[in-house]
Amino acid sequence: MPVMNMSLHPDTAPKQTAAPADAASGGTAGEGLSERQREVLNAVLTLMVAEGDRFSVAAVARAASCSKETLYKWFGDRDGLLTATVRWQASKVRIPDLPDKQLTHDSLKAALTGFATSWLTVITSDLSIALNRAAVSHAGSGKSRLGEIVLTNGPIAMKQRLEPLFLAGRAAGLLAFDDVGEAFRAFFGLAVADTQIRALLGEDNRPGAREIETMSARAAQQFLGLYGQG
Amino acid sequence: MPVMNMSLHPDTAPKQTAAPADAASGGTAGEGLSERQREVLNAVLTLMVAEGDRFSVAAVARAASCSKETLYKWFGDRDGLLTATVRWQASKVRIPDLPDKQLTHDSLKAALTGFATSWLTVITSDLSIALNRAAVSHAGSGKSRLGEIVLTNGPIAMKQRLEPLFLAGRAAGLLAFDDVGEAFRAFFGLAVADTQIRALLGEDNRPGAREIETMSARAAQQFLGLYGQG
DNA sequence: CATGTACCGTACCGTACGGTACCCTGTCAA
DNA sequence: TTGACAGGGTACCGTACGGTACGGTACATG
Repeated sequence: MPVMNMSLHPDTAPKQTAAPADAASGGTAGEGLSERQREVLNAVLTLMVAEGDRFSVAAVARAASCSKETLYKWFGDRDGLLTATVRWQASKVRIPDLPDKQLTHDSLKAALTGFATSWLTVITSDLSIALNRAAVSHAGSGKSRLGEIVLTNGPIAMKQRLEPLFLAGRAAGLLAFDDVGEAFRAFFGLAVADTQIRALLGEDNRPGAREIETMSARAAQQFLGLYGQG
Repeated sequence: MPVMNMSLHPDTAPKQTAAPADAASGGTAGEGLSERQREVLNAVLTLMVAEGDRFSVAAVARAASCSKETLYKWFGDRDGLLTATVRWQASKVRIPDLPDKQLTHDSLKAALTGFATSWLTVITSDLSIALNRAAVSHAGSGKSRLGEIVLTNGPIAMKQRLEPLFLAGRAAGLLAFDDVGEAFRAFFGLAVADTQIRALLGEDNRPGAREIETMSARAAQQFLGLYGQG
């Protein structure tokens, strides 16, 4: 029978060689993972990039040089392994902090550009694409919370990070909007546009760093054109 | 050994009760499909909505009241069946034609709003989500052209349909842009924003017809704010 | 009526894979 | 030295499923 709890098994706390790193990530993520376990999850990530979520547990064991039995002991079942991997990777994604000092038009624009660049860089990476594909695949099947996890650490996290910036911009008289969610949607759309869905559908010519920079600057510019003040 | 040709087997041309319907769809789609075959593909669509692409060929045979042997005879293998289904559904999607008469600001805005509404309605439907999920899932694995098909009939088709409208708008002095692709990206982003990726990741509260109307009108308004002239 | 064809239903085969059991080695503590 | 234990390696089991074979039926055509 499958285990009851999701995420990581609480009753198996191995070596604990490294201290629990990132704590404030937005979700319970890589807290109780030993070094060895992180190696395993790294192997899973590599496999996912290489062949999506169509890897066998045996392949993971082979790639990570550990036994299947250990994998099942640590992660419960295949889905737990997948979930732990996605959680862990999601906890590693970092979005640039916004400057705490008083906003100016230029610093706001720079912050928006930086956000967009960071975001576009992430979502066009092989790793993110592989994870999003897996999450999308599993989102249909009730079981498995992959979609929820990626959603939380993806668009929702971006929204939560951006809203303070928008509110600060409005407070500083630089932006004008009624609904902050509407403003977020506009910025998200201008920045991402069809980039992500095309990448997910397998289009090969993804934007490079140079194009991402251009697209981000344009998105920030256009957003300010729509919601800018003065 | 598996059959050589993709798509539909050319050597099996059954009943052919109905005349080959839609011809100018943008891709070779539902030409040589008999009524019975369309019934089968309908069953596949229903199954895909219900359980993604995790259906067995036996389940298709059961749902369509036909034999597995016939399925393999018609479609070669499971992937051929899936591909034929996606092609067929894609060929059914219709995007509203744009008015041929002289554009005005209002008719342009209405056309843009109509486009956005049509598009948002499609991509938030259960069927489209199921198909996009399947295409995204298979896009990673080299094999299977599902991603390509959905891409062609999705964003790319939308782009090809919109560009004439944009060019007409520019010719009429209503729009100003240098790169029509850039203008498309902006409109796509403003219209779709995070709606599709959230739906694909399993978020349940998708926009209804009312919200779609609102979002579409706003997208058109904002697009005109960015690229409008006069 | 005889023959061929298209198709349904189902039994069957091979394989891949999730999950479990068992054995063995290295480590560490008493 | 000895025993407990974590964990690697591997054989094994059950099942699900892709794909094939075959028998039976309806129908069309000579």
